[in-house]
Amino acid sequence: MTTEPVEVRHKRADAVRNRERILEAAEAVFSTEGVSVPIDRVAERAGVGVGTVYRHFPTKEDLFEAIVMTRLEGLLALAGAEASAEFPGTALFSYLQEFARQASAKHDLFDAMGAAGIDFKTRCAEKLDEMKARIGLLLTRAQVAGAVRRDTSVDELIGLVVGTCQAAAHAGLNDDACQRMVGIVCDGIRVPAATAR
Amino acid sequence: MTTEPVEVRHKRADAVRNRERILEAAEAVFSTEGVSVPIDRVAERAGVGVGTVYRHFPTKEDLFEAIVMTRLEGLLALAGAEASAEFPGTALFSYLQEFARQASAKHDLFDAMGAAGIDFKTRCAEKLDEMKARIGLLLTRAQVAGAVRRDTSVDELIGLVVGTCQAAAHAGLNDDACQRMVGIVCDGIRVPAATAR
DNA sequence: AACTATACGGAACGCGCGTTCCGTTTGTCA
DNA sequence: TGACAAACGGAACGCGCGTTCCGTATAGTT
Repeated sequence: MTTEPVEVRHKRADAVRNRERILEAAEAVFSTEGVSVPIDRVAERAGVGVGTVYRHFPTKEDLFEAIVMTRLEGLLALAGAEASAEFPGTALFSYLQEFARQASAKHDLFDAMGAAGIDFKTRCAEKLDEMKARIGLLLTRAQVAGAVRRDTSVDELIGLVVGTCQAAAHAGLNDDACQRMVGIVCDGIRVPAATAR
Repeated sequence: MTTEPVEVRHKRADAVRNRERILEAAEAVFSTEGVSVPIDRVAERAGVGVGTVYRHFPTKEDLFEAIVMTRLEGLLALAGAEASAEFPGTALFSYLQEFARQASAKHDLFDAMGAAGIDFKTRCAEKLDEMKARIGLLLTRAQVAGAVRRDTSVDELIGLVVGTCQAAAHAGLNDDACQRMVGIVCDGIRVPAATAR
């Protein structure tokens, strides 16, 4: 074992500051405009030249990844928490609602979920798969509890929710409408005379 | 009344033939790849140069419009037919299913329904509004008949269905899955203990 | 067959955007 | 304060795609 070669290179103060600014700018811009926004916009908002953005993040994809990853982490943690909730049915439903809430606030999120034509999916693939697995767990638990129909797959469920949020965002519907729409999806997968929760 | 000044200009035979070929090619290419496909692809498939495409359709938007309009007509006619069906509930549901079926076969259709970043919406706006009105009628009838919840708006319903189809297409789900997903949406808007049809 | 309006093909242009390059500025350390 | 590596800014490049331009081919007419 050797001593770690960390911190062997001092980062210049302005470099550190700029990196932070770029991340903040990207977060803000991607949220409202989605991933398709030109890098120049991020640079402008950060008060920095494009060159600087590219020194910190060699590729647009890298920058996008940095932003989306943290969002996925949050959603992942929440899914983990819901997995041990008392009522599997309500756990799934409230998770989907929260998912929708976040996705409509952060446009980049559903760009990440597969809609953006960008092939960065490879990069986040791992997180995305993990995500799918956790939602699958919530779904299965809800099915076992008899709260949700058994003829529904995770892929379909995710498609339903993500597609709904995107359509809502694109049609300019407000967040309430989006929530109601996801509510409809939830009702659709419910077992008809469900007494179980 | 004057006699119509039609046919005063002879179209050359090859021009007529090419126009037809371009329309066929566009129909095929837009169906499978959506509107974002380069014009060159349409030209290539039609066995024609790009210049020729542009002489017949001054703008990509014009070509797109030509294709989508006829599709919308079909859907519009169907909506009209369903409006006088015996059971308003099943009329709405089967219409939505048919809509989904067509949309997943023809990618351009939901590009038209608002998702494509393209601002050609102005051109088809009239047809689109008419469409919305007719679906609204189906919805209202179903609600009056007690088959569908009253707290659902046309915009939300359309968003749900269109979003679902897009997500399904993007996720590579097959048509059956898409139908099932739309079925879930239909179940979601149904009134719980609906005996009415 | 000759002639001409019409139509054709595809090279070329403009623009937006991701990415790179390089001359200039600046933080850090002695 | 002087020197130098590190970082910066933004002009420039490459590429894809919509659109235009113009020299060439051809259908229709005489």
